[in-house]
Amino acid sequence: MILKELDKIIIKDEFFDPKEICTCGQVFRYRKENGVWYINSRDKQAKISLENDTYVIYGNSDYFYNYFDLNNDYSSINESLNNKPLINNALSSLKGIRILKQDPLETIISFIISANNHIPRIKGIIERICASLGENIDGYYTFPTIDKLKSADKSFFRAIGCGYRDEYLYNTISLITNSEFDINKPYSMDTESAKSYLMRLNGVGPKVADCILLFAYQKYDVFPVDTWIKKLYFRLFPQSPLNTDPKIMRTELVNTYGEYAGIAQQYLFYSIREE
DNA sequence: CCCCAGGGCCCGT
DNA sequence: ACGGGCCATGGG
Repeated sequence: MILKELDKIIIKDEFFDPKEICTCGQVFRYRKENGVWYINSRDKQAKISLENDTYVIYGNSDYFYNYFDLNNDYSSINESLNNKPLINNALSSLKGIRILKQDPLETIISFIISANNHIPRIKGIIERICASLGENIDGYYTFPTIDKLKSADKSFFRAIGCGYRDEYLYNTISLITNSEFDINKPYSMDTESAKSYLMRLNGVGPKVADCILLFAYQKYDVFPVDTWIKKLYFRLFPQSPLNTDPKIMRTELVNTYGEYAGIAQQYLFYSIREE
């Protein structure tokens, strides 16, 4: 049961769990406080509390109905993945994962920062970007607009702890603000074209591009391969322990898990990190 | 102290 | 096209 009202959404559905949605690695601006989940996107915040066995999402209900992809039928996606290898346990214990429809700019910036980095540190860096360049609304900071990001120079990103990614962010923001890159274009492109298009951005390689395609542009036929997924790969294909090429892994994993490979990847990423 | 993290860039072959 | 070295940072 999913009920959209004026200023809240009421959900009693096994395919929705704020903890799994927040902590499966797709998003970094969230926190849990006194049993309530807060998740931020752009300039908005959703507050999710459990009331009498029912989740209630407070916030802009039009925005968050779309953001949480509540129109999508995850029971049928779950079912279509059920006959795939190594995923059954994850599918039964992690039903509540959904792929968020995140803002492209925020996703691009966040996943450039994610490269070769730890999740807690990624969260901290993004928080500091918002605290410095975002706006304070009712006790939380918004994600900065592209104009605000443009006003920051390279040394700003270095100073808040981005490390060597300072240049990537600066160059990427320049490309977007110079209109050399249309941030809405990947929506209407096929997955492969959108991927090469995204990789024109400094700091966006194959893995980061896959994350952006999946988390911002609803391209589900991808499979972000990071250090965790490599462990999974060697369980799936123990006969080829010598293959360490991420490109080949990616292709085989997409072929194995099919049109919803990216969603399968999230179930698997979550479960393998829990071990 | 070393190792590692949701990797990508740059430079040689 | 490919492989290897390098890159800041902080937590374990």
